Amino acid sequence: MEKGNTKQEILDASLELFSVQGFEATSISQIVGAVGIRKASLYSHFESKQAILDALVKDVLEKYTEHSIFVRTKWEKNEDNLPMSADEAVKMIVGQIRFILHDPIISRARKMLVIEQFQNPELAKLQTKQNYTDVIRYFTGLIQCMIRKGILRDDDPEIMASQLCLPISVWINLCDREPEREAEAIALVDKHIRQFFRIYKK
Amino acid sequence: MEKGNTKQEILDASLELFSVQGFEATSISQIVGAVGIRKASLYSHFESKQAILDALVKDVLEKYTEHSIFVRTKWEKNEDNLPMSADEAVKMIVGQIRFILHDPIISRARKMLVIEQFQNPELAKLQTKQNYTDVIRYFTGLIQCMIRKGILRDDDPEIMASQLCLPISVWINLCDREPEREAEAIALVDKHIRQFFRIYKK
DNA sequence: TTATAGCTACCTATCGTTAGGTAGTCAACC
DNA sequence: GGTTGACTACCTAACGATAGGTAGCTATAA
Repeated sequence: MEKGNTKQEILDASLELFSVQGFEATSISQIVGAVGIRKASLYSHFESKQAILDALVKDVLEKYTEHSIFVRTKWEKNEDNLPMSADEAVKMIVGQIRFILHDPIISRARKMLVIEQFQNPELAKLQTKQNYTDVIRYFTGLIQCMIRKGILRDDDPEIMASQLCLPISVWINLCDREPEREAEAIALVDKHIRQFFRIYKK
Repeated sequence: MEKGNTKQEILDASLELFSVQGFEATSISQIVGAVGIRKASLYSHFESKQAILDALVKDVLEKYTEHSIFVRTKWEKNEDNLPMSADEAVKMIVGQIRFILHDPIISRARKMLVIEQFQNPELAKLQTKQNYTDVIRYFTGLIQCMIRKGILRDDDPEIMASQLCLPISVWINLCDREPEREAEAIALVDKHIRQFFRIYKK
């Protein structure tokens, strides 16, 4: 008898399948096939297919609120490692992009939210919060700090944050869809951030 | 016996269901239930479920190449109705956004591509072309014209097009996911375009 | 007359789920 | 120390429901 890792294996396999096919289109048979157990054994760990999704959402949510820099960092109280130049901003943002593109849990969770956003209202809200609201709020705070320090010119910081982040969101989605275009997307991100700093320079 | 509109009704109902649930998660029973015929009758019009998707893709593709301004318009040869001010650009873009948000076929096709992009390579390519490549190409041409006319300052036109369009793509997706936020999204688009013209003004 | 578009009835395969059973683990009790 | 019972993780087998799809009939329009 194995230890308590079967439950986690079920969650991992489910997230991998849900992130490509979606929840409804994925069958219990596919999940147990990936894990290497029989169908009935899955029900020792989860009482239903829905319970797997619920557990996944809970896990992802916990991991997100624990580790996401977009939730943790408050620039107002932590101005020490504020990026001061385009170079520093590129380095910071590209590093973050590479991480969230390749972290298996984060990237699969992101794709699953994309697939389920029109079907599941709960996941729609989560999608908006994680991949829009929290990111915009984070960069709005960062930009406000940079305006206050005289690095950027004074303009609507929320619009500036949108202009900085949202193109990057689209390029991340492009990489999720066509991973072979990552280098091209990163190059666009680089040029975009430098141009952003150039035009908003004080 | 009805005329030749049952086939179209099947396509319409299928697109409506596929655009929320996805292709695999939608059953033939749901489709024929929406149309009001029996399951076997559907097979008088389409030889399989896959054939419905294929016909939809073909139809959507034809409608798109026929009607999309992003395919038709070439600014180099048609500079007469080039937007000359932020006001004109806002009017043109917001009008276009409202149209593609509410046209039932366009909006459902767009959502279906979002749902199927990680599962179906053919639809992934279509998604990139229709909602990224063609739009960027169109606005790159428009911006090049405006630079040439001295309306905008000289900078990388593709990055400028990305900075103008891609935030709007994200707001359109937000409206698809949470339609009640359309007014808020349109207000952001308005502020964004005006700020874009302000910072890139010559 | 013939093609078309609908129907009823049915096919096999798979769906999510459950019943019931079998080993192995662990702590409590005699 | 050995027995007992609760518990866990897995199993085979089966459940009713539904999946996509087909055979073959009927009614109507051309």
